[in-house]
Amino acid sequence: MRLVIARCTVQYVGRLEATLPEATRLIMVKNDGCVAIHADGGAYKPLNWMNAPNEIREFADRWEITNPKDERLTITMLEVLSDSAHDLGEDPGLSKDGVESHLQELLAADPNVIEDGLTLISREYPTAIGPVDLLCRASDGTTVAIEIKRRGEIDGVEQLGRYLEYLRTDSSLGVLRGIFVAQVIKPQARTLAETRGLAWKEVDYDELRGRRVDELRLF
Amino acid sequence: MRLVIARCTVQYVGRLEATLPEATRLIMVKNDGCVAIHADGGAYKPLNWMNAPNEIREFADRWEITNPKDERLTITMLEVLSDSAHDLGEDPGLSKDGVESHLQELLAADPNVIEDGLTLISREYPTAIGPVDLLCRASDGTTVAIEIKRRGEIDGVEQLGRYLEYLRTDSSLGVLRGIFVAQVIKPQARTLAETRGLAWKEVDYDELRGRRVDELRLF
DNA sequence: GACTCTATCTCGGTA
DNA sequence: TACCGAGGTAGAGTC
Repeated sequence: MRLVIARCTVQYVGRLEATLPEATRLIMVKNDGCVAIHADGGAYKPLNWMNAPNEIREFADRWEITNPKDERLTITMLEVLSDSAHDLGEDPGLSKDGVESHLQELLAADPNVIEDGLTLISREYPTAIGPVDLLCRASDGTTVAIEIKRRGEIDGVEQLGRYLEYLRTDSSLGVLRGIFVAQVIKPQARTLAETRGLAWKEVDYDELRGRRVDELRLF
Repeated sequence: MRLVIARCTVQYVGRLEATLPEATRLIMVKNDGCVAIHADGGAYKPLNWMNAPNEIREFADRWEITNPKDERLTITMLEVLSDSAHDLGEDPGLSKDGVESHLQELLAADPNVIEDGLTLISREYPTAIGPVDLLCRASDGTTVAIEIKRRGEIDGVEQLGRYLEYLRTDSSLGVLRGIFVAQVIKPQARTLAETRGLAWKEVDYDELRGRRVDELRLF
């Protein structure tokens, strides 16, 4: 990784056009060739960047970075204050826990949390327009399509609506209902679900995880 | 801005939990207190980060970074290879061109580009479920709701559908139609628009901008 | 390659 | 502050 501190101006031409006036900034060049230009604030997102793959050409007064998609980043160097390189090696990478797939796993293991009496028919039930997160049988005999999100917003409700529209073309599934499930469901999404005739249910991730741990302890 | 190159392990506990095994990485601390941990690849996104505001406490063997939302980043320092600070000053910021608002501006100035005979009634026409990009009168007397996107995808069609659903509750608007406008409209979005009874139209941003420049030259 | 959906999304607007 | 929409979204997974 190469780190350059320089007074510079920057121009990007590609998916849009953007220019940065003269200031002192950090230019980070990673081993894979990607370039990021950082100011001294504003979270982790750089002011400007070029992702790999790209070609970097250094001239006396400027860097020209171009990629195969005809995007171009031009850094005009007015004064280089620092220029250093470091060998970091390969990174073993990040391991995560707590995302949507885990929530789906927990709910598949115990759909009763969503509605009493539900039993799982299928996870990731395939349709032509994408997989339905959970397909269940309810105690009243109806088939229930369930869409799970970490955060419940309007597009998730639309998604569930599309799935039901599609599933209803298959008469073998019988009477169909939909339930929108998330940790938190926004008011707009609730309203849309209700006007679309869909139920919604908020579930607590930590509680689910706790419940699962308890089960493992008991049995 | 402070730049530290160190062999370290990292743990994040907050919106999710994530751990990084031992490796050499760049730790970037910006003036506003935000911290980002970068590997030597993987575009501009850091492996782990904490946005401002937060509190950084340095111990002999580790850094503890906490924020008011009870998120916590722990960096265990195994070996510090480099540690430097640079005064960058305030950044004057980025100026952009070519985004949706500009496209909307150009089309509002000349709706004929979308359909011959259209005249503008309102930009950002307010409804309870959000503003309609453009509301126009057509030469056949109907009212036309227009949704503009830079890239035309399914959710944009759904959005236009919702607006029309809402607008049709207001009988004073007369007969309503919808047109979905974007620089490029994906096949799926076209199909959905057609099955929803909505028209669609691709427009060329560069051409529009050129046309506008020509007009300014002529008049 | 095209299309899908997620994201510790980030960022900017507004009520 | 929370909610909502756009993004040069990026990135991962699937077909």
